[in-house]
Amino acid sequence: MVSRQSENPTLQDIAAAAGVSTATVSRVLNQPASVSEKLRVRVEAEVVKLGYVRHGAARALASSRAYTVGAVIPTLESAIFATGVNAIESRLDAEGLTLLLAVTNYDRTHEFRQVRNLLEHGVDGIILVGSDHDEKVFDLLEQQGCPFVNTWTHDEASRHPCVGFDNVTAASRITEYLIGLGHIRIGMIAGIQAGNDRARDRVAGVRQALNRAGLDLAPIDLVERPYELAAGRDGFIRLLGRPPQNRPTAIVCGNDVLALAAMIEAGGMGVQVPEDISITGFDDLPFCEHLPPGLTTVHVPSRQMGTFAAEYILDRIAGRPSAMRVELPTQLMIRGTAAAPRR
Amino acid sequence: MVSRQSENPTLQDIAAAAGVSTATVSRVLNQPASVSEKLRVRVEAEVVKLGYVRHGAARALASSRAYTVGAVIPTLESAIFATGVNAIESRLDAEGLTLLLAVTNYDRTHEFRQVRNLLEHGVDGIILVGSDHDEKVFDLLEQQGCPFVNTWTHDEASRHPCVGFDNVTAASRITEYLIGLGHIRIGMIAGIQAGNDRARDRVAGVRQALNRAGLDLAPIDLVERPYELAAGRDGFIRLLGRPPQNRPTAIVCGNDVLALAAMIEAGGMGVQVPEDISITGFDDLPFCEHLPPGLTTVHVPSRQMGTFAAEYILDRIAGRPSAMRVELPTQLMIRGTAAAPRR
DNA sequence: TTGTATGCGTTATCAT
DNA sequence: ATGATAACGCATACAA
Repeated sequence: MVSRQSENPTLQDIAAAAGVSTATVSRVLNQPASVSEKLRVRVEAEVVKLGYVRHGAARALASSRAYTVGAVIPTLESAIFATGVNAIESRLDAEGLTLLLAVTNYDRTHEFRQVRNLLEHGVDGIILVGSDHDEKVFDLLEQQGCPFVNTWTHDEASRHPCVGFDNVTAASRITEYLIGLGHIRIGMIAGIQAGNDRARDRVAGVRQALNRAGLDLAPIDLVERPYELAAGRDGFIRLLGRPPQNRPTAIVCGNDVLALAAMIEAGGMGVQVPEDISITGFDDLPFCEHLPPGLTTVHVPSRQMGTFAAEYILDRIAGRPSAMRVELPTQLMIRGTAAAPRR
Repeated sequence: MVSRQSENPTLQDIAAAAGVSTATVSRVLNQPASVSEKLRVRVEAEVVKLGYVRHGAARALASSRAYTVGAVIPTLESAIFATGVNAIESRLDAEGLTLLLAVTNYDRTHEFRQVRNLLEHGVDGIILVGSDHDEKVFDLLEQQGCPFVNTWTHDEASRHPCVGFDNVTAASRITEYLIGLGHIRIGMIAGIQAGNDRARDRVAGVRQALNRAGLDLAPIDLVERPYELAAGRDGFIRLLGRPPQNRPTAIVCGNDVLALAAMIEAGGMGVQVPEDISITGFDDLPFCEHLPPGLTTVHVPSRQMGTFAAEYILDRIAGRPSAMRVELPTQLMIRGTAAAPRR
């Protein structure tokens, strides 16, 4: 196919039209302050007149900066990631950078290909989700000298930069809250743990809190389901479809979608929330505070995470000092779906 | 800042290491069939050995193809757009193209800047949402000869390509369904119409259906709210917080989020759905079928729209023939939130 | 402050 | 089938 931009004006055309050198035009575009008022005005006029549009590839080639940042996320179908990406895009956009988006569908192999692809596009930085990546991903990133940051996680032990929160601790806290309410048998509908460190950490957090209280997470009280309503409902049935004396009195869900599914299914089963069963979520999606009786959950600062991750990359690009790890606070949102067990 | 890729191997390095010309290496990478088995193997070995990563900017400059497509959407916070974008990304990814994402926040001026920015990045095509764009956007796109397509809309009258559905008709159909149920006073909680042709079309569709039945959409029965739960609840209060004999018996909502808000607020007000008030949504988000009594809504083929829009661009890029307009079917999803008025 | 000239890493044309 | 080489459009080091 014929070049899209071939007939369009180039720096040279502008230079010729304005009677200056290409260097001057370039300066007007990139460092206007370094050009005399007079020439600048003249050049800018030609830019508008001829409808000049920068040629990013040429610019990138000459400056070895693409003015783009890549984000590699599991999926956009999850509202919480969509929010995070939205925040990333906003922050980058404010700085004149553009976001390249790649989705992995929770597939590590695919993730490697995506990262490589973004690198080929010359992105100035890459934002990842989670810390559980193929070692080849990190190798490639480091070999290429491309700034990157893990998000949605905060791992002191990791040697890689991250901006996020501690999923283990957050899950522990909500579990402790339930324990404090008097629950001694707590079940969990977790997300799929394979290839998802956040899901694993949340299970670990629940388990640890339970163990610290001298309780445990019985295998029979733990089910693992995709983050979808139908799957969550099924998980709930699995945990609650047993004689009352053999049921947990509280269910910690791996995220709000699973929790909503549990609430819905409880309604269908005629099980009262929170009287018969306490339910908690994770993420604090918008519906949590609105859906009666209010979903008790953990607020995850997805927007802030996106903003900070973008800023980390921006700092690295600019050569500014940047914190290697930033931990953002989560917050336990106490609402109506969790209460003391009926006894 | 120092070039990221500067120390990394280039085509030349591979060529030297393999004892061939850069042309051959380029061929191995792009048209492997045109190179002899022997050389190809040797080159491929060096590519792996040296950890070669393509330099996209150079490639784009030389070939005037960036292997990227841009999408400009109002926001990712809306689940329905997130789904569409996810589909676009999948389809592009399958073809080896990468998605550049730009968000407008429903701001037309910002949209122009975003399109321009994507063009500067040399995208091979652009996917827009809706048909209501600044004329300058189309001018620019056409001047640049960049393939583009409107989505989420199907407008026979428009001279621009589109893949989507007719919002007017869809909104009419759900309204007619309510009329058929016996409702004669129908209200609406619409999205913000300014700068949003989909929102406007839905209002128009409701109004037209009503008029055709000899009814009308009284100004007092129409409220306009952002697509958010809190706003939707407020809108519902506005419509229902009146003496019973002065209320609509059915509320058409501009999307599912507003409808969910209405359902929630109805519950809070002690108004029964659908006995006291019928409620309908638009989009068919996943929760619609799960949340009792099931939200009657219009199914919007967001995934398919994303896929088709991507394919339209792919066809244009490849110089293949492509349908100028494609209309996708919507479907009325009849569930429990709408019923005959109590009378 | 402005201009000149080189090089960025590919692709693609033209020979061979 | 393979190689040599000229663009591609811009940024920037250096010169003026």
